[in-house]
Amino acid sequence: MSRHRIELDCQSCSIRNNSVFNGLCSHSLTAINGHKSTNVHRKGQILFHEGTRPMGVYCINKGKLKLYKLGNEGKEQIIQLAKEGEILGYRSMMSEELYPVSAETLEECHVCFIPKQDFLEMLANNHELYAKLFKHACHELGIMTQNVTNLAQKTVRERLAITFIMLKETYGKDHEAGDKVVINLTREDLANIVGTATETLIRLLHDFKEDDIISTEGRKIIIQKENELIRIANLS
Amino acid sequence: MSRHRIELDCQSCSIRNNSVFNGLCSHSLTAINGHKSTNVHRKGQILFHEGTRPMGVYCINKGKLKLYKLGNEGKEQIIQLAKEGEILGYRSMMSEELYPVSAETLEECHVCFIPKQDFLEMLANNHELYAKLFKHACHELGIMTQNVTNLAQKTVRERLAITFIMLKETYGKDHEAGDKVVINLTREDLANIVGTATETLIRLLHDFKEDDIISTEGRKIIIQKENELIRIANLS
DNA sequence: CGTGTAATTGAATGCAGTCAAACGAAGTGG
DNA sequence: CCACTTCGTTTGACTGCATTCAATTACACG
Repeated sequence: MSRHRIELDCQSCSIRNNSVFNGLCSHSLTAINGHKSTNVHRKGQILFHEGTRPMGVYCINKGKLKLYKLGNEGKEQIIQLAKEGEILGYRSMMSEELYPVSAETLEECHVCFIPKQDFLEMLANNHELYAKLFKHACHELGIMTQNVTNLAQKTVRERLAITFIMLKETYGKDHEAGDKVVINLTREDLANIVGTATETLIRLLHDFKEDDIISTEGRKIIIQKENELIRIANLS
Repeated sequence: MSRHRIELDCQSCSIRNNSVFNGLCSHSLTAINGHKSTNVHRKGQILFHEGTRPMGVYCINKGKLKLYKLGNEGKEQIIQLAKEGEILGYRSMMSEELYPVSAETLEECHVCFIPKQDFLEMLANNHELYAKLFKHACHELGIMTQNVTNLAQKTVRERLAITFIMLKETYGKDHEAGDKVVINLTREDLANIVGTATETLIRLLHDFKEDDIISTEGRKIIIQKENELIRIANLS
């Protein structure tokens, strides 16, 4: 079977301390805990599809995902990467729209699902959580603003450097020591974050390796000279 | 003087019916009305600068503005156009961050300013307004997602067609009959919406005119064949 | 441990950016 | 009212970054 149930307890969930659910009152915790269900998703599975109606929110307990939108020729534009501690799907629920993106696991993921009605009830009883989500959405808008400007004005080379810096900051520190980016991204995924063709991305990787800015071990990428990346990124 | 005061009354403000303040209780209205100040801003004035701290929110009573972020070489990337009825500046206030963009008037504008403290108090007493703003922010995120995908995957030609369609839908219907886009945008502004060089934009305008898809009267642009634009836009 | 997917390299093309120059429009001050 | 200035628009020529197509090699994963 490609997906099965496990049991997780919100009260003792260690991930929760790094999430928007941090500091949630025990009353709300009990409420979620009673209504949520937890699933193990194997690599490559879709949590939700672009264009479908939100049925609830997803809380990532373990694993990483990509959120992408499909362009004309079926090319994925990766809008965001998500990891343990993040809540997915609440924005479309709040704006009462269809999902603008699809969410797909990049590795095995443990994900709790909270049905829409239960989540909304919890929100109604917990203004602090409501405010946190609002704040988070507004923060995301600032990031998207930067992304738009980068895509419109920066070269692919600059955007790749920016992507590496982002990947290291957000995904480099968790699992292993050093500056390895251990996230399981194919070259194509990487290209779809940067917003370029796979071949172009590979050529740039080659350039960066020649200059000893990065090195690679199969699919893994190790950042050797972050200050060089920062220089290439040409941040304003 | 480049800026002067006028008097407007929230209760009788006709713009309010098209805004997020629609349906606001008279108690809240009185509260805003007592704390707001209204200014006339001439064309080209800056309401707020990227990188500065939000001091309150701006409610557009009349006129149009551009919200832009500066890229490396000082090139503006226009993130959003705003017109009468829109509220600006609340997102950075909610996320407690510096403005990610600057807001500049494209023509003479009448703008009400509500100080941060007063606006927050009103929000605290009016959950419906709070919810509306949250919903609006989430909606904007979906739009930004589409923008990112377009910038990453579509050609300049396609993006220009999309921009025209957007301009017509959002700004074409208000002032004059027909499909004129009467918004006061320079060629450079238009290029900074599309995300291209001014010269490239001008060449594409020329192409579109040759094919009778648009015509121009000085700075004004008249859409002649919207279905052709839709075809060129190649929407998925 | 095979097999299909992913990664890589080469070659050719073209879209779009940059630089430069000329022209037009709008506003300013003498 | 006109000369002057400035800003915006347009066109031309050139360059190069990035895409696309094609073919081969490597490796991830069942």
